[in-house]
Amino acid sequence: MDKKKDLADKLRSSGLRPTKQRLRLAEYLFNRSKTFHFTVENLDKVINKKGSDEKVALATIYNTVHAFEKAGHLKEILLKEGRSYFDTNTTSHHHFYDEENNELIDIEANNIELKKFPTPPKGKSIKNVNVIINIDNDTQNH
Amino acid sequence: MDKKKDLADKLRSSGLRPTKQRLRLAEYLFNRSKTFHFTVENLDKVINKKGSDEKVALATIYNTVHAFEKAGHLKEILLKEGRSYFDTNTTSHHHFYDEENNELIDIEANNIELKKFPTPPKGKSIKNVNVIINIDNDTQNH
DNA sequence: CTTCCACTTTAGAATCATTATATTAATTTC
DNA sequence: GAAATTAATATAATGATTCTAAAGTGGAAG
Repeated sequence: MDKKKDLADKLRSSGLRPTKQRLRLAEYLFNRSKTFHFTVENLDKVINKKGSDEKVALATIYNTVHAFEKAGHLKEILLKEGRSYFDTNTTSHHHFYDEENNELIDIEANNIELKKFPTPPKGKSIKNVNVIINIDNDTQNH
Repeated sequence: MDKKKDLADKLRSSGLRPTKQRLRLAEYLFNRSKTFHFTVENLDKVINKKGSDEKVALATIYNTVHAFEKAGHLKEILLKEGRSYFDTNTTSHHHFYDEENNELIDIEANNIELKKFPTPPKGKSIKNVNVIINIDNDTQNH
């Protein structure tokens, strides 16, 4: 659990002014032990739930999430069309995606190993590898 | 190269009436030896380029592409937010994605091998695996 | 070959997530 | 603390996609 001060430093060292809104979002996103997967809509709901002290504008949530991503504090996941998903786990890793429950489960990078790795085209090199394993309920007919 | 008749049969056996528009799109998409990667916008441009015999409505292109996808004749690829990509290669396979040139290159499924395959959660089984290898220009500084 | 009806196409409106804009407010710098 | 810079906000604009309602078409049945 980072203190407010630590979060502020984290932001400052990323070239981001530690504003009230950014601290609020940073606290929510980064002060947790487990990975958090979310959309901007999700985040907006929890941050601006009824009875919240002060609202954070939706545009600010978008700006902040993108700023955090650019700074390397969040990772974007391509899951389905029309909506961006983000992940507080910024280490190189992969995902199970359970479409049934719309749930993501992290897979540590070292739990997947690519063998017979194909050679990238000439003049190109691999930047990163992205694995999504779609999972389904077991079929009942056996 | 399928004949018109063969394409019509292909559509009929997928429960799709072989209309003029569907045949036109099917001919464009399926009568080719190499994989074709595209967005609806791309397809609209080539189908409705100036001087085309008859225009196909954008909504029809959307409808048709989705119908083809549902029938298993196209595959959707999640590449970047806000736009759907489709692939005429419906076999299980993966991709290099060259962000520089916005280009996709197929990788045959048997050229990638996942070792130390993680176990899916209880009650769930693997539906399909999706690998995207993002590539970049080689760095010039060496 | 004609009729009929479910399915399809179409143009345009509507929607949804996201981004831009213009103004106000808050931070940092001097 | 005042000036200069950056950020937050509400709202409008955007862009891809989907919806809608009306007109058209395919093909089965006669």
